[in-house]
Amino acid sequence: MDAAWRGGVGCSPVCLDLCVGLSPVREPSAARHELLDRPAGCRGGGDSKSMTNDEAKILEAKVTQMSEENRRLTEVIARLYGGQIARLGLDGSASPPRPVSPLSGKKRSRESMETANSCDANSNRHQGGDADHAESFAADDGTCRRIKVSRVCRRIDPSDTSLVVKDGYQWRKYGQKVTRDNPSPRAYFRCAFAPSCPVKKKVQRSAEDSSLLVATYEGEHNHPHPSPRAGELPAAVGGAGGSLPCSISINSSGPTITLDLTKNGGAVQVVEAAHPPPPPDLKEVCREVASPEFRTALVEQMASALTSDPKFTGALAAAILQKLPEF
DNA sequence: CGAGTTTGACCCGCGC
DNA sequence: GCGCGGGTCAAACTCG
Repeated sequence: MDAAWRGGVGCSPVCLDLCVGLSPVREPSAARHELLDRPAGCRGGGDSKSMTNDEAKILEAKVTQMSEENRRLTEVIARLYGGQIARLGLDGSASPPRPVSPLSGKKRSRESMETANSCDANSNRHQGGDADHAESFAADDGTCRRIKVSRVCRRIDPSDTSLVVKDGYQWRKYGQKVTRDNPSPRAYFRCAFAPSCPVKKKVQRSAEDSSLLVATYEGEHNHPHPSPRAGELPAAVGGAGGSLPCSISINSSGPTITLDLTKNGGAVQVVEAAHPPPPPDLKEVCREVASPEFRTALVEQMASALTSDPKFTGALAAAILQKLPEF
């Protein structure tokens, strides 16, 4: 996996969902999609208030800024969580015999049906930060054959035997199985909020760290989030407890990492996926605008935003603690 | 009594 | 062809 998703830094296959210290009112990635989806001459709505060249450059600079932010956050997360992700089996290259994607498994035909359902449902799924995220998956290749898979690592009390990851959705357990590579049982859940909702969830303790609960979400909800915090990716609802503010999503084209620091009002989301690269003109803009001075200022801004966030520092401390040898 | 959970049986794709 | 193993089903069970 590393090669696939870490390699996609820079301006190319990086999907930006980043808002560091910015107002969450306007969804940043939605703005990005406006930029990306419209021809340059049509930006600004196409009415009499059409965008001036300056405004266009400002927006392009913002795109570049977010691209840089995304790249750097990705590097940070790769450093912080790389080892942990690999241990959890997210690193496809590390464990080729057991592919992460369920599409590669034996239930392919069934999954593909669910994929179609989930794609139909994308439009009304999230009101918040991930709506564009999911939509971009569907739009990238123009088909509805992808199933979104995301993982959440949640730290729990080791004595807690319940395989419950609270994410605001209603789940109905339909099976439990002890798998070969992990003595802990794996629980299978379906979304019980809507009968037609195709989303499934698998929850299993980490083989290495019994205090780590790994929830794997497959598919996307075709109904609004039942909780007040609608719009959040269930995987990203780190919420209470010591869960890591990091979720990893994998669709058939590649993984996505979401760093959710929404508690402070500034949602920091790093979304990196092996998406097709942005249009060539955007890459050109990336090269031109991402000057060293700009990058330096950006690094400072990001460092400030991240280090001032208690959730980030807490997650960092947890990750460091995990790396420390036990005495 | 209905809804949710448990758990053994079954299905099915993959590797040998 | 056969065994393995993950995923699902469905009857039995539990609980409010």
